[in-house]
Amino acid sequence: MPELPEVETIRRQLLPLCRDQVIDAVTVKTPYLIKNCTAAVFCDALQGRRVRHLDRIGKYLIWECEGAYPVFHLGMTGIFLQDRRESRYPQHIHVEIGFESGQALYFQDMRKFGKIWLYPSYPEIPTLGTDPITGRITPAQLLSWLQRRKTTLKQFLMNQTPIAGIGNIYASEILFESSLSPYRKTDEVTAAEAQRLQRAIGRILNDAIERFGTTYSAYRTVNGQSGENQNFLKVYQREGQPCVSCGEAIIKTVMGSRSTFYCPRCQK
DNA sequence: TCTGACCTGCGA
DNA sequence: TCGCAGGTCAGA
Repeated sequence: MPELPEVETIRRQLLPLCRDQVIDAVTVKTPYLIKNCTAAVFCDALQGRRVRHLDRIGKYLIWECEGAYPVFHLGMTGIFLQDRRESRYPQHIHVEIGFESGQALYFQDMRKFGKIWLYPSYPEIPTLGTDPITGRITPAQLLSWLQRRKTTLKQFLMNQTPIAGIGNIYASEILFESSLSPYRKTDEVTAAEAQRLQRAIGRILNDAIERFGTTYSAYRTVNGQSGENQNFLKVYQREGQPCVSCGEAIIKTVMGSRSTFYCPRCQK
């Protein structure tokens, strides 16, 4: 599910709902989603804390409370809802955060691939690279990262260590936008191509944020609505349909056991 | 570097 | 009934 644009959409919508709110009670119904402490410790640690801010690095959502930093990774199907009645899968609401105001937020995750951690201070996530929206990635920096690796562009974009936040949908869309084949070897990319790729990363992700993310199945915004970006995808899930640029049929292939879509004529 | 496992719902 | 799905990680 949620890649960077979906997590950022959720962050932006959650922030006004929880900023400066004091947590009254936390209920955890699926304890194994919490990875570095027990559910009891998690709930106790958050009770009475005031939420100061929500931050995001890549696909990780970081709650900044006073003295406690719960971190959520939404996996494939994790979402936050402000109204339980908006849930299509109420049996999959795993965490409920109630505030002293009487309001509440609900973490739902149909496939339970989500993960939650609790930290006493702002967390360091060592395997996480630069966030392409909040961090600055120059074409020269990107070219340097590409030249140091021997992999394909698709797998480079999917790896969260150099750049954090790109997943399967946006990797295909970014490569189409930059006219680069998903099979291209990273160490063969030229400076001009790295510049195209750097611009495409920013454009594709920012456009998707403006459209509240991409909904295919479980992803919904905090108020339960679908995103809009699925209506603007140019290659993802368009196998056999004509390329919007040249008319050639879009190809679906599998790379690293993940579906990959590209135009064989436009992307070299 | 690659594959399978984790888990559930949906569509063919 | 089976294959597939937006992610990540352990193990081969």
